[in-house]
Amino acid sequence: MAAKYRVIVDTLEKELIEGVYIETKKIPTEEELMSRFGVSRNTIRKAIEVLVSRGYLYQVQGSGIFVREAAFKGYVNLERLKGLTTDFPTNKIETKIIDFKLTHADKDLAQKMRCEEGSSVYFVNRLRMVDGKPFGVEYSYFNKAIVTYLNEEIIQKSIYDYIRYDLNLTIGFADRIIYADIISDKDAKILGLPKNSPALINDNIVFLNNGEVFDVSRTIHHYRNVKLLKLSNFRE
Amino acid sequence: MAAKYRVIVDTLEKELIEGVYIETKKIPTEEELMSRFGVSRNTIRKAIEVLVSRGYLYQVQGSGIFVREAAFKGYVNLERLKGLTTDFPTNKIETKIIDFKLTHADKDLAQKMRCEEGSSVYFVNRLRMVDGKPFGVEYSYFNKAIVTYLNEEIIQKSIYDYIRYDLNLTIGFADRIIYADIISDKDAKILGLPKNSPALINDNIVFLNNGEVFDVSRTIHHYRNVKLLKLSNFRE
DNA sequence: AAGTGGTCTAGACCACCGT
DNA sequence: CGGTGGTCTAGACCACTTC
Repeated sequence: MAAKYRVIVDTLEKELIEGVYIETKKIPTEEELMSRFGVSRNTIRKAIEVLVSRGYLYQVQGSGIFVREAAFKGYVNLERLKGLTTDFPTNKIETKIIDFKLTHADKDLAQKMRCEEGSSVYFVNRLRMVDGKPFGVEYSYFNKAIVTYLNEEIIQKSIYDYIRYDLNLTIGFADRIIYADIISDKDAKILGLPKNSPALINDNIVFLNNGEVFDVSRTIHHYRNVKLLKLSNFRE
Repeated sequence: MAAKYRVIVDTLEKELIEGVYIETKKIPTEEELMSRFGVSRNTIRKAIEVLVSRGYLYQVQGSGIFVREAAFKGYVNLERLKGLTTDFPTNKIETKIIDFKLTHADKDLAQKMRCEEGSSVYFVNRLRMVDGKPFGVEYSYFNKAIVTYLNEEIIQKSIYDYIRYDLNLTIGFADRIIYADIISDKDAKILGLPKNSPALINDNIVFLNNGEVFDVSRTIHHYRNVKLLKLSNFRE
């Protein structure tokens, strides 16, 4: 049984994406939402708070709840980490597997993954494409003690969906380091870029909700095809 | 009179930075915090929620509230946008003013700033240094209708502190686009980089809490001296 | 003054973790 | 099982915006 506030979040998020409140740039008041969904004020406020943190809305005391018109399209939204499929719902996503094997964690990886050196890990190297354009090269390690099984069919699709819905694990949080560098010759070739092009690089350490690391990855993004969007809130 | 939960946030944040909970990697239970601060459970939960969103903590149902050990040092934390002084509390921050003038918004800027074309805007071009190393070149426009006065002395220090504490405005939220590109010859010279180096670029549109845009800026970061840190939460 | 969001309380029951 | 966080309610009072 899903929590009430999550149902409200999903409902309003869908309406926001559909553009229901585009004209008024304002959504109904808390009072109106309370009677629409038949819940208490705190439950409405909890739902709104989630939508604010996702960058959809902002609240003005004494005035109302407004729609935040950010240019989402074409950007990777750092607040909604559900994979390329969610960021580009209307685009064609392709995945090419470059390498896939079971291997062992070296010292550096073991430290990042908070596991023993030599532990079994899956290595996945994929090229992601959006609308036929190279998007990024991904080098990813999964802790086999947690992600017990992977195969080519699974990694061809969404690994995260598999982890969530098939392995029934709850993804908790991630540390992401974002920087630019000169691309390696190998990655330049994969992405179809000239040598010594810039690269937008993203190093991730991804945790389950209990604090265990299950994924350590690095993505080399095509610097002309990828822009990240960060929607910040200062209020808190 | 500051809100109770804000006082709790400030107190716990200070303790977390001081490393009070480093050994146990765990902070007291909600019940213990309730009696320590003499507030209701919801107030404690509100405070914890803020610290979770700032990347300090994570919660595990049935188990407790844990310290998130992220490598903060040397990174610009995207969750805590209070300027370089906060991200590098122990480092020496320098600011060199390259250009400063009152000018008018062109069409592109007016669109981003949601103001009339030709409106008065302050233009500020600064080089920021951390520990003597070039950090980034900042090109910033402030809407004069909101930020009514600026001078060299103010922009030499923290413009944001001035806006907050002297002009008494409340900063609300920001849209930040992050990408990589080939640096311009001009910026390369300023940052002391070879021609055609990569650059980590950050375009910002910053809003007051009532939704008005007061700042539109672009920062060209030194690609070897700057890394951004994004602490994501999947739970919501 | 009326409307709307911001803060806070007290209490209830559920879900999950560990012993 | 007890401990701990997750969800939800009903109601109060305050702060700010708008008219």
